[in-house]
Amino acid sequence: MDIPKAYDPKTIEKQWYPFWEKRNFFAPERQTAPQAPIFSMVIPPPNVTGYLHMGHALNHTLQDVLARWRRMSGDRVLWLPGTDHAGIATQMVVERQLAKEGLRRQDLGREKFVARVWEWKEHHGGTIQQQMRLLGDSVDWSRERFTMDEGLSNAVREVFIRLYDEGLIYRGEYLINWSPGLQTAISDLEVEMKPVKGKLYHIAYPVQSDRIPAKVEGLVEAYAAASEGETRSGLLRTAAGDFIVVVTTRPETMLGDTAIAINPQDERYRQLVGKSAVLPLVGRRLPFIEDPIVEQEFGTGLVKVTPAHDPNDFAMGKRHGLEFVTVIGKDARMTQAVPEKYRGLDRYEARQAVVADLAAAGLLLKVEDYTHNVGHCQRSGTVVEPLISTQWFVKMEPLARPAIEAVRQGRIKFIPESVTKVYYNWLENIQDWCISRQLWWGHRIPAWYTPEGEIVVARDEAEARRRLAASGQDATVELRQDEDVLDTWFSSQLWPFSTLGWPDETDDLKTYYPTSVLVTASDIIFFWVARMIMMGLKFMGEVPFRTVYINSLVLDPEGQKMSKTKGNVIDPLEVFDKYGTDAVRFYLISASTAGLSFALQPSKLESARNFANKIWNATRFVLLNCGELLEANEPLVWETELARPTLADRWILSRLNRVTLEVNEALAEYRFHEAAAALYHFFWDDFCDWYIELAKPYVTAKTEAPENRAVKRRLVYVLERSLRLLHPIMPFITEDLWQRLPHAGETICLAQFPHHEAKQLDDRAEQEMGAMIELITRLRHIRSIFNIAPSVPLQAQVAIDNEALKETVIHMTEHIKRLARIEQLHLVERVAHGRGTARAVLSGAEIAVPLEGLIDLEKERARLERELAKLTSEYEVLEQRLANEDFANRAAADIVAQTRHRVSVLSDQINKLRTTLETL
RNA sequence: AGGCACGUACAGUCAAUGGUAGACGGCCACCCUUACAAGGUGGAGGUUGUGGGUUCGAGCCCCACCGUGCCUACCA
Repeated sequence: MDIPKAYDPKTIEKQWYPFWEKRNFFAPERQTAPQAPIFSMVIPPPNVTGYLHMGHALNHTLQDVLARWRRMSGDRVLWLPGTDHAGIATQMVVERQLAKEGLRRQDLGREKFVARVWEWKEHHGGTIQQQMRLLGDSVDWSRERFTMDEGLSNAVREVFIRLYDEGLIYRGEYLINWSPGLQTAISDLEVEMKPVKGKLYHIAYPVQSDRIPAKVEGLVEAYAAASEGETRSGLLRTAAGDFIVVVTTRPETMLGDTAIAINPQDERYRQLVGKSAVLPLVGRRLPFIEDPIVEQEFGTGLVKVTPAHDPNDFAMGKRHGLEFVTVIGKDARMTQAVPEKYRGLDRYEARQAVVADLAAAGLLLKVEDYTHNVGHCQRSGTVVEPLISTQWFVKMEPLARPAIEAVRQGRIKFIPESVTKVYYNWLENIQDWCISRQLWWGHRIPAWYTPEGEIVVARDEAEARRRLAASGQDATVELRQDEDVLDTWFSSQLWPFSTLGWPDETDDLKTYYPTSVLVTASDIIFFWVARMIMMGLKFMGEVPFRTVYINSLVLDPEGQKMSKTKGNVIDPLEVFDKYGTDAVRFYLISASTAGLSFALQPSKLESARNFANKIWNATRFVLLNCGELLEANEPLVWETELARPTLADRWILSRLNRVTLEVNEALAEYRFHEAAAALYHFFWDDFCDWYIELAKPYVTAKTEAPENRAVKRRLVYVLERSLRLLHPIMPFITEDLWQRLPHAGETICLAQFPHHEAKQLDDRAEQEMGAMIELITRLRHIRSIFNIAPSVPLQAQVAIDNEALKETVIHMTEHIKRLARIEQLHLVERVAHGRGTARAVLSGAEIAVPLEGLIDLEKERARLERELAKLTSEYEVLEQRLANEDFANRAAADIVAQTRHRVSVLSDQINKLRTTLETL
């Protein structure tokens, strides 16, 4: 048989993906049974600029396991791949490329720049797709989509127009998050709050004063005095007049203050209502307003209100009809609205200048260290500037309501369930979504403006004109399209149906929507999952998926989150290279639990690799020894004709069926790691360590006896089924080995996934085999304990009460002798009690191994006493439990029976051990 | 600040429908036994963060506390 001695993942992993892809095994049309259930998934589209990272590797492996498992189980499986145009990320990549040529995107102009991005995409945009092939993703490449495809772009325009016509999309001037780094508005979700060490500045504003002196003396001391004791107050009465003290982390924004707010309940400042303060450095009059949002306990309970640069202040500004003075521009520099000396200063320079001037004027009363959360732009890292700007928004509340309802009704299930609460919490407090971006790469907003500034939303300019005409207006005017593009997530949220052809009612859409399950990471639950649910319900009238499985976060070996800035990112391709892709897949599946993070662990990767090696070598053993069987390519059925199945045969068949049941159940409930663990132990412990070992004498025998042939056929049968069970997790190695075995069909990908047969589950065989394993293990133990070399021949006596068990031992004598390395096995009524005899008491059997001269009596006594102590303590616990009337009355009957049985076994063992010790 | 997780053997990584706590790695001892030293055999090691409660019975359910993560949030 031609099978390389060493398992080399690289060579076998290279050849199979092209084979699968060329023959189109992953197209759902491969499944021709008309009644086949549908199983569909859409891949979370990676950024077109992206590289496969560890998170993808896990996310894709989970999906691939499901896809392969369902496909083999007979479902018509569609797993649809694709990529996201990733507006900002992609634009930045190309801009960086331009920068190397000394160009900015503005130098090219919009049209040329966008063409350049497309060009980049054609040449460099396919990286992740190639990496997905390396990982083994069984996606249908013929249906690959891109969020800027013609079809998907069409869907985007359609959705925009429908939402606009319904009033769910609107344009308006509001306080938005501005990224000075990217020069665009961003959504709330794209703002990352990070603690920043800053200062808390206490600043005095004069109250109702006509003129502010150049320098006020003594305020600092007055404030220090006022800050003490019970009567803390931010109202200072001095010879120079009354002052109030406000507290801020951003003194530069004071230039845009237009009011001072106090809590209506705050008795300290009642007297101020109706009066006004004067803004230092500027001179503007600031009315005192009352607003419950002000917390009395914080600072002085007096809040400077900057409606144009703070979300709360903006809201107060709206409530109280305040003036909105924009003092910081989109370039993060001070605007013309501030006193001349500050104009054009960067916001942080302005802060220094303002602080210095306030100090000089005697109005800076106190500066404290203060760590607070500051919004950062997720992409560029710059500090976000809240400012007022005209943007497009989606009104979310009406869309959120049905999305909450759908989950409440159980039409969508989250795994783990705990994310449901997070989901509700976000949707119940949802804010409108700013969707316009001042970028060039993306879906351009389908809105046109007439010279009068009227908005016409339409699919294209021609339709815009028709719409104008329809409303009785001049359709020949010059129309200017909105310059902005949409947030990338606007198109991704349509992914589950836009990829299937929507708004056309295609066959794919009818067949595969809603999808079966979405596997994704927790960081995009709001960005993506929630919005897909809203859009699916809105435009398809049905949820986009039945189940959402949140996969783990993969941490570095130290348990730290991987990040580029930390430099601890592990490239999955390097890990594939080191351990083999199948091993990495197996590892990821066994290590991950829904919703929880785990640290990448080299030792476990190694053990996964060893497992793959084990599979390889077990197959190698079978191939080397069952060659003639393979050439005959006989059908693989469980052999019962040639020879009656032995205990070992019945046992392995039972184990195989049990693990089949476990794997199917575990996968159906998304308990991936349990499926992996069950397979690992079955294959290694049961099949390799016991069944193959037991089969060796038959398989390596020179004679062509029927029982030899039978065992070989059973070996191949179990192995072939095992490979099928393992295939979804380890696709490459299983395909490679399966092709070498007798098999039906072109590929293991389309071979049937085993299902268990209840009648082949054989509890008795498993119990009896368990007893054999115990017996052999205990005999080996004795040799090991007394440090006896394997070359020294040993005799053993076995005494068994149970007749059936005795039969089994007789039957398996030769196996026991070989596996326990015993020369002679004597079945006796009572085992010898000689002084030089090692003894062991099993459940239901007693063994003795004469070890004249080899045994250390004291050591043996100590060992047996330890054993006795262990058994006795267990016995006592269980005895006590049985003695408890409540236990007998209330516990389940089978538990009580089980306990009784265990107690009787224990008591028997204990008695025998005592005897043994006495006779020692 | 609120919400959600997690805390189990060696400072390692993680399992265990409420019914006598396991795996992997590491460690110790012995073996190159004709598929595999990426292997085989045997072994040591845990009062499951702390304190209560529910239960015949709790690692698992409830409460509080301590510790660690993650998410959300308008504390100037």
